[in-house]
Amino acid sequence: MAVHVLTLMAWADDESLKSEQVAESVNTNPVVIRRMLCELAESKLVVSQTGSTGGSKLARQPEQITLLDIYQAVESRGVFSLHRHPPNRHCPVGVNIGTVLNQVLDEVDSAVEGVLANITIKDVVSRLKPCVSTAVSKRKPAAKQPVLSARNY
Amino acid sequence: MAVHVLTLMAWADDESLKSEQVAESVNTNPVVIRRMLCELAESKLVVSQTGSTGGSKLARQPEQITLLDIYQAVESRGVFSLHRHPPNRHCPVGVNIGTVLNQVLDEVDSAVEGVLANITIKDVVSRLKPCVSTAVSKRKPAAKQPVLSARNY
DNA sequence: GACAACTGTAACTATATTGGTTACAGACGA
DNA sequence: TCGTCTGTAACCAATATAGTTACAGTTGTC
Repeated sequence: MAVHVLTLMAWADDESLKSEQVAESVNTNPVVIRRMLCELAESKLVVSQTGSTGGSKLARQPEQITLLDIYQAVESRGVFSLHRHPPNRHCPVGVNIGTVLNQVLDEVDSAVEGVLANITIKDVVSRLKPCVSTAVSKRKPAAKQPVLSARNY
Repeated sequence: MAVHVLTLMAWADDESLKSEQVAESVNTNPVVIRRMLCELAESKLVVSQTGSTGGSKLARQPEQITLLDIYQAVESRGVFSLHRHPPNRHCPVGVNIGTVLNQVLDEVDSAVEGVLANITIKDVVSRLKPCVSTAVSKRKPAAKQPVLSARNY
């Protein structure tokens, strides 16, 4: 969802978007979007403005925002985690398996981060464009649509 | 938990373990263990036997079981997933973001699988041994403990 | 200055997933 | 045939995430 949101904002260039517009594209509630935007703003990926002409837009160029930035902004845990309750401390395996598994989890997390660090929002937009031109309109093949006006929905 | 279970069995060599013994090391309920063992048995990683002298043990040598085998046996999904409800089909971003994100998720999953495929249960046991010898006993530095007898608990 | 349209945020509800528990049928060795 | 296991169903509990309602605070506009 977070990648979707930032992709929308890149698509909208420097125009700022309201949480309700974003929510319509993501197909969820505006509050869910605003919650996420707060997290993204804390990580300096978007800037938001309150008030009647408020809204949010990217804080940096799309090529300067990686999926790793987004992942770290909205996810607090790695992809795997250990037993929810600690194993038996009186078993030689149980007492030490966590140490070994944490090494493995670190390796996994590094691999994931390596992939995400090499993909930017600009890349996502680039990969999106061919889909859009074939999927949406044969009438205006090269024209960017007014993506987010409320009339579209 | 699954890695813990198979590590225990590797530690126990060819001795077959009862679900209750395993549950004690993992610190959970024997039924949770049996459920997991059924999944592992379907993937031919363990063999179990019913009856009064029953129990489970590894179906292959520890060096022939990778963490990827285990992951695929017990996890049905990749590490990330898409929006729980599909985005707006009338938005050019919403309608196609899933396609692009699925490519990314495939890249991430491949990276994770690459890491897991290169670690075997034997590796885990090897990494465990130094911990055990320092952590458990200075009396019997090189001796493997009777890990799983009920008396240990 | 009053109003309308936003964001930020709290509090609550809904849903899904996972783990834990109880119970019991069936397998199997002694 | 009895005791001790596994396999499995059914249910409960805990957790995490998404969705909802409500409202205070901000800001441009008239």
